[in-house]
Amino acid sequence: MTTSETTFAATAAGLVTPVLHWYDEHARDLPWRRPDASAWSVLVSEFMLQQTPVARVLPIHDAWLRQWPTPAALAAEAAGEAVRAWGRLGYPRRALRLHAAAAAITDQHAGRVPSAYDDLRALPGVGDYTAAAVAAFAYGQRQVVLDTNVRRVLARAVAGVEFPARSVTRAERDLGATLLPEDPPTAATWSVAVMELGALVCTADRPRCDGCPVRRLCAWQAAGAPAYDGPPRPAQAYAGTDRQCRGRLLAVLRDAPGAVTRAHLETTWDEPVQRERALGSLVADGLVVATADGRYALP
DNA sequence: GATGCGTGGAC
DNA sequence: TGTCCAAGCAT
Repeated sequence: MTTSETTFAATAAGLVTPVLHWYDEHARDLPWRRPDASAWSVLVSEFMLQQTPVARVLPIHDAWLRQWPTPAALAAEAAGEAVRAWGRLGYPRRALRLHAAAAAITDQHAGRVPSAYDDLRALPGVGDYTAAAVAAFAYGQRQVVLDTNVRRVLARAVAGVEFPARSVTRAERDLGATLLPEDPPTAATWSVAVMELGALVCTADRPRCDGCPVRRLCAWQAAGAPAYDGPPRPAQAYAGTDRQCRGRLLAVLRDAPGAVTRAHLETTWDEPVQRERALGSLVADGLVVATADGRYALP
C-alpha cells in the first residue's frame, strides 16, 4: 500500500466514530426508524423516499400503513387503489411496483418481507440501494448502503470533491465496504448515520459545515471547498413535457371515483398529439386501463 | 451508460 | 421567477 493510500484509508476510517456520535444526538425520529417499526414499514418508506423528500413522504406513509398494515393487505387490493393512495408523491409507477412487490411477498415469501439481499433485490421496484437499505435498516444487517446522501458525504470527506460521479463507481463500492464496521448492528447504524449526515448537514446546496462532526477530516474542506468542475448535470425540464401531461391525466383519474370519459381527459391538456402519446404510455405502464365502453380508469 | 419517469419546496 | 433538486429504478 502506498503512503497516499495509507493516509486515505486512515482518514476514511476516522469518519465512523464521530458520525456515529453525531447521529446519536441528531437523528430524526422517523416512523420507519422506531424500534417497533415493521420490515413492511421500512420497505414502504424506501419506495416512497426514492427521489422524494421526507417531509412529503411522512403523511402518505402513515396513511398507507394504516390502510395496509401488511403486504398481504395491500396485495388483496386492486393496483389502482395503490395508485390512488400514492396521491401526489410523484413517480406513480412506484405505487404499481410496491403493489407488485406486496403480491410477490405474499405469494413467494409467506407474507413476510424477505431479509436476504438477493430476495429483496428480486422484488419489483427494488434496486441495489433499496435492497441494501431494507436489509440494513429492517434487519440490522451489514450492507454497503450507497444513496445520493452517502455518495455526497464520501465524495466530499474522502475524495475532496463537491459532488460524486453521475453513477456509482467501483471505487465508491470499495470505499463503502472499507468503511463498514465489522459488527452488523454497528454497521447498520453507520449506514443510516452517514445518510442522515448527508441529508441534514452535508447537503447538496449550502452544506452546514459548521455543524459537521468530521469537518477536521474532510478532504473537501482541506482543499478549500472547491466548486464542482465536472460535466454539468442536465436540467430536468418539466413544464410542457410528457411527464407533466401524464401527471395531469393521472390526477384526473385519481380524483374520480370510477372511469372517466376521453372527453374529460381532453380538458386537461390542449396539445392532442402529446396528450395521446402520454395516455398511451400510461396504459403501456399499466397505470391506466381502457374500459369496455371506451372510458379510462385506474387499474 | 443514457433516458424517462412527478411533484412541490426553497432560494 | 426560473432553477435546482429530493433515501432510484427499469429499460
